[in-house]
Amino acid sequence: MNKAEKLSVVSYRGTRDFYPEDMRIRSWIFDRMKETAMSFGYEEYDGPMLESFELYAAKSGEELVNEQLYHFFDRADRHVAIRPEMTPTVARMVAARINDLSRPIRWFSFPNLWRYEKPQRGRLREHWQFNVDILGSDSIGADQEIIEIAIQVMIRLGAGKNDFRIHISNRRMLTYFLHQILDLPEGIWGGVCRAIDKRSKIPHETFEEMLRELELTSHQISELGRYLSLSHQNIDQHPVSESDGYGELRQIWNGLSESGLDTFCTLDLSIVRGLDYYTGTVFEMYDLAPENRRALFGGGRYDNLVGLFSKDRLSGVGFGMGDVTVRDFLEIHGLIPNPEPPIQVHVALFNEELRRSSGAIASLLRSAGYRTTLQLDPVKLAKQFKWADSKSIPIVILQGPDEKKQNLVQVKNMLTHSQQVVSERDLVETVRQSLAGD
RNA sequence: GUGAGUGUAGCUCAGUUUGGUUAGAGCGCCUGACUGUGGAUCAGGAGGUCGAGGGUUCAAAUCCCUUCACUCACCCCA
Repeated sequence: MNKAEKLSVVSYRGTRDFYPEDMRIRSWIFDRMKETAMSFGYEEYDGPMLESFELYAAKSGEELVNEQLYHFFDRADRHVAIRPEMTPTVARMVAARINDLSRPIRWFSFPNLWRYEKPQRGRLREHWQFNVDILGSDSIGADQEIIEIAIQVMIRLGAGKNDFRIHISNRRMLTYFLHQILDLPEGIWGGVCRAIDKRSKIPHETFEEMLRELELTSHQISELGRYLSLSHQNIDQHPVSESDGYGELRQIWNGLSESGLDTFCTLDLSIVRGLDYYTGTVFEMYDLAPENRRALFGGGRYDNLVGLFSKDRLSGVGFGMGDVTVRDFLEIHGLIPNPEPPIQVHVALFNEELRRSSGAIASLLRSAGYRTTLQLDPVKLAKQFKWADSKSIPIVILQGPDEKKQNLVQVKNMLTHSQQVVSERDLVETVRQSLAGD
């Protein structure tokens, strides 16, 4: 194989290599998420990365299936898809045990998901998504709990109330408004929703133009504008406050106020979410940093999640948080912590004769709970210390022939440059103190 | 899928407008000064078919075409 034929070292388009320095950030983020979900009593699950093509063809959006789904035929000619989202898998898993699972079902997962997209900021072909769902409860308390978890995750990641905001609305209320108040035919609701969804990104004239094309009167357009700008202070006076959807929204808002979480939230009636299956509460989290004004994640309540597989009806509410957008968020806000050094102690090796003794020291430190490496080759000490320094190892242990004769060891603190000679017996305690900064 | 920008050493980049001898800098890496000790200093060194392919030319990192990748904005979402 000549030089031109060597394989490329570049990872597949839209995917990432997680080198150790990336992996520990990812693990740090996932650990915070997991802690939060578990603190609310949620249980972790996972499913296969491959599902039957039909699972997505049935209910995921047309665009997703036709243009973004990775799919192929296996050796037995089964039509297989790589999961682009987790919801159908949860639905399938729940449906398979629908009579066996006590409700509500509180589950979370960290699936990697694939979509054939053109990669850009915040959007790749493979990403990991923190999925949290509560299934089998029609209680509005479930909606509130899910939003609370989303907020608590952000707090646990170090975000404050000036860093992000959760925009909340309700699909049922919007439907009531379009149907009962504006008296619009059902056929154009979808079009109106799309216009609403785009409103913040397009000029006001374009927004009105879209609505006129849907044959809304100028009165209806101005009423819609008024509706969209309602806040939790003045919504009570609006006729939409008589709807069931409003009742749900008000209940959630009150609940969030009681737990002091309303400072992280805002009522935003322009939130509709792109997905069709949402029926009640919908919400999106926005970054407040001016350079990153975008929705980081969203969720909501969907009815009849398991209807595809079962006669039973089961509703749920949940959200998905992408690791790409979350990491962007953390970087912008300076919230990624300096990681703990992966190695705490390095045991130097003076020469071959001392290998057994130095190895024993390393074993001793490991059983005391310290992440310890042992020098493999007795190269000159300058190199050994230099390596330890390049790995940010705070402590280096050295036992040369002189120390060995008296059962002593050198303990060097690389951060303070101080070094002390202690007996082998006192080694573990000395390391403990040195790491604690005493 | 549409549009724009960028590809030169491991990293950050200069050089491209006005083609011209062996393609540069800083940082990093390796070796030594320093044969029982890392961040400093000094002296050396390795590392590049200038993203790839083709064309124009006596001559291409530089001009032209194609292609790939990355970045950003649309679309859509996470």
